[in-house]
Amino acid sequence: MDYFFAQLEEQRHPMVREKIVVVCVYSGRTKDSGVVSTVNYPGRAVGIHSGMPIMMAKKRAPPADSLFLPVDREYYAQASMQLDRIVRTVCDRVVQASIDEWNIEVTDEQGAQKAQELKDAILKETGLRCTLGVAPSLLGAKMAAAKAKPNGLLLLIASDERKMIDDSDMEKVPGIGPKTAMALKQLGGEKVKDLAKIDTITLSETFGRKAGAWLHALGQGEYASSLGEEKEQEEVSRIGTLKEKTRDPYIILKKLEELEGDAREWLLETKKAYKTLSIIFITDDLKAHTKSMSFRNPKTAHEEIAKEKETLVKEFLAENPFEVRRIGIRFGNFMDLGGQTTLF
DNA sequence: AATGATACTCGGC
DNA sequence: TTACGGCCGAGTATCATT
Repeated sequence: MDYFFAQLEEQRHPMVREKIVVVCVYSGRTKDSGVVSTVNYPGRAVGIHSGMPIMMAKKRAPPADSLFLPVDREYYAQASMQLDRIVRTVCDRVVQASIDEWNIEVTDEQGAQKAQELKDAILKETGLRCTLGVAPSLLGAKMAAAKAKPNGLLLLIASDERKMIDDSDMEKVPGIGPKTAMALKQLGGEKVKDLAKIDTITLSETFGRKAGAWLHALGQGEYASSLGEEKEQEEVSRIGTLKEKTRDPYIILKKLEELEGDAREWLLETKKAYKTLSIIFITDDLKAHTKSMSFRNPKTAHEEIAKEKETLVKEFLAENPFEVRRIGIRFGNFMDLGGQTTLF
């Protein structure tokens, strides 16, 4: 979907079509502290982008022509579910990749027609615009879509797919972010085609076995063709920002309580028991730290974990000198409870 | 030595 | 001048068990 959250907000506030719409994650620390989640194209034109501090975005947006709105995840999730139904009505082999992305497998002959059909169905039924990429590989399709944005449709045959990928900057490759791109640059890997000049051993040593092998294959023009299977969620976490930085375990545990309640609801709804509890600390220098513990027997959403939380928080504070800015809780290592109530 | 579990970091989006 | 969220999975080092 094109600038999904902001597009949905444009739809809810029809007067703002040509205005800058900035969907923000307000942290509550101070009035405008937080970051930009999504911005529409007029906003991008003035240099606003995801992850930018809200204050910085406000400096770039003329107040009369812009609308700053808080994220409404529930609403976006509802829209996502509606889109998922449409996608699955039109196509058979579908894997939802995120709240606003779907990976779809079609036969060679179907590609062009299905893509247009889907784009039309989505516009007709939801009024939303999206971009589709169609290519022999999933990687090629994703990059084609990125290129054709917004409101586009790009079809590539194998030779054009190869050319596009080879000539792409490393950072344009899905899965390669600024950190990896920077490290590759050091090795002379600015574009995908440069990867062929980097020794596969060097790639593995620098990026690890798996990523190294993947990068090597990428340089050889080998792109995974299969879509894979839809995977179950493996963890759930809730993280929030403290009003002020602190080292007071009471304040930290208090905030954790609220976050835990929310994460617990998810466990309840999905009927999951978990074996691993983690506490996430983001310190004043914006670095993340975790402390976790696992239980021999899985715990349900109902079970008390006050003692365990306290232990982890106090351990962290004892081991680290930093002040805590944000705090989070994470449940993982799930065991499915299904319809089961008791064992006997 | 092999295998599996755990704790934690990285970093993409 | 600075400003700064909330997720998730991948990967890996290390520990425990056999």
